Amino acid sequence: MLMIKDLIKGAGLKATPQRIAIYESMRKLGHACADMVVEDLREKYPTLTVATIYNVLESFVEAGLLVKRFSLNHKMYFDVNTYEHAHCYDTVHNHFIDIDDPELLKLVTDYISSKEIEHFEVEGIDIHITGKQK
Amino acid sequence: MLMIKDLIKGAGLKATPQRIAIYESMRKLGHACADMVVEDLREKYPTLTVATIYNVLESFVEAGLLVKRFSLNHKMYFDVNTYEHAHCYDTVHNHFIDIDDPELLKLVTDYISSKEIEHFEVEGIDIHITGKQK
DNA sequence: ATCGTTGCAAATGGTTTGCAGTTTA
DNA sequence: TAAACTGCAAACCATTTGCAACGAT
Repeated sequence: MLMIKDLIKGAGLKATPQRIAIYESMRKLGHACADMVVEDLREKYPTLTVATIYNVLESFVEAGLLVKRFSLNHKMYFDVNTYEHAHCYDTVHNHFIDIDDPELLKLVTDYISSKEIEHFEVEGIDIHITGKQK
Repeated sequence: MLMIKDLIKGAGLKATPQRIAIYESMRKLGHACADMVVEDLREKYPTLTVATIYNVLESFVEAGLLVKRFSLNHKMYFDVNTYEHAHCYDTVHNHFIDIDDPELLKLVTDYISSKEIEHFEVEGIDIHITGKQK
């Protein structure tokens, strides 16, 4: 059984109750921005402010526990799934959906590496499908 | 010979000197955010402010003359190339490079449409390769 | 002449920072 | 106990808005 406390400590961070709660919240939400986490934890931690949430989320990103994603509504989203994967982005609800399709990723990665883009060192490939959920 | 004035009028907008200058600037810059345009036009139009630049760029987007792109440095970028194409994004200089490769686009589009993502109506596919220019 | 546009300043909203007090390891 | 963390308020910065003066058609 996975202990979130140990996950956080293993990343070199102190496992405060707030951090544990924020990580649990992210697990539940999947993709979320700071205010969604504040909202989600308001009852349990009424003193938690956006400032702290941002600090914690950022430290999680640095520790490799989360990944940042840019959304079209001017907010920074965080993703609990840190492995490379594609996304659908619902432009109506500003909501991400994971596409766990290694084949798609491989298709693009292979194509890119076969082409060898001039004067550019590839670090990551981001496939972002915009549309509407129905 | 293409007249920028006519391009703007053709889009249903008044061809003011500022708009012509802003569009010319975008042509030169390729991908730019508001403050880059202000900077580029400071000498010729010292009274041009970011507010106007934003208004003009936004009206160009609505008119289909430009397209928005989200960058990793919290700024909105605008792209003069309105057709669908992939991008490299230099994470060091926050700079976009076009990848004009219809084959890559087709590869992904075909794959996506063959898979038929559940409960999702695809509107656009955005391929964003992050890395460093060398 | 009319309606859209510019310019300026002030407002907005997401994100960051400074710092005092608190907690984890 | 030391170093890291939280909470609060204030700062920051990209973007937007309101409105009076102005200019393109």
